[in-house]
Amino acid sequence: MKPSRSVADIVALPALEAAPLLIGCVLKRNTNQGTISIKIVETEAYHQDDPASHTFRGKTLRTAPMFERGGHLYVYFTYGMHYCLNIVTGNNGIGEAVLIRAGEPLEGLDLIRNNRNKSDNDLISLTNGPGKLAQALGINNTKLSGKFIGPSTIDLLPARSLVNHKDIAVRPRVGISKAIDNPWRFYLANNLFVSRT
DNA sequence: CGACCGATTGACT
DNA sequence: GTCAATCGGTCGG
Repeated sequence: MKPSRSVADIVALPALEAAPLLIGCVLKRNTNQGTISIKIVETEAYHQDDPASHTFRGKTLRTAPMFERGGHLYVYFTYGMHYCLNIVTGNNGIGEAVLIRAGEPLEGLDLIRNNRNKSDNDLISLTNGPGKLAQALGINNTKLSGKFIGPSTIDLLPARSLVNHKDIAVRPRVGISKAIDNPWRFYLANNLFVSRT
């Protein structure tokens, strides 16, 4: 059986290669109240040569974390009200990252509900979009942007079970107006928590 | 400094 | 299905 790659190996890859390999990996956040764990089920790759990327026009104060080496976090604020979480990948000096678009709660459901200000039994809408997933993790500012993955920020753990390459769908990205045909969105086919389009 | 717009979401027809 | 909310980043003048 082919051994699965370590998280360190994955984030060292270019975004386009790392994005599908991050499917199945687990985001973990430790809080005073307890632990939140979410399995990644949808990602998108962004790169400095890509007109849809924040880094296309060069490094700025906001996008500087994307130019750090793989394993840094990039958090940005958009539409005046939402935050989105990225895992930076690749080498120092290259502006690229993987947007975490959706996930499946594994641990800390009550904390997630609280972060999302929801109390009903609708599990899907807790984490089936990039803004929702970030909010579920308790991200309500950009303070984590530029930090490195880890237990004191947001940790990234290997997939708990092997993800079959055949179960990953490859499609054009969502919500962009440039380079709309590039199939750089990856998601776990048939997973209920994938974002609606 | 003003204008435009966005890697979205939730409410509503 | 449509559309408003809401504001920081970025760029042109």
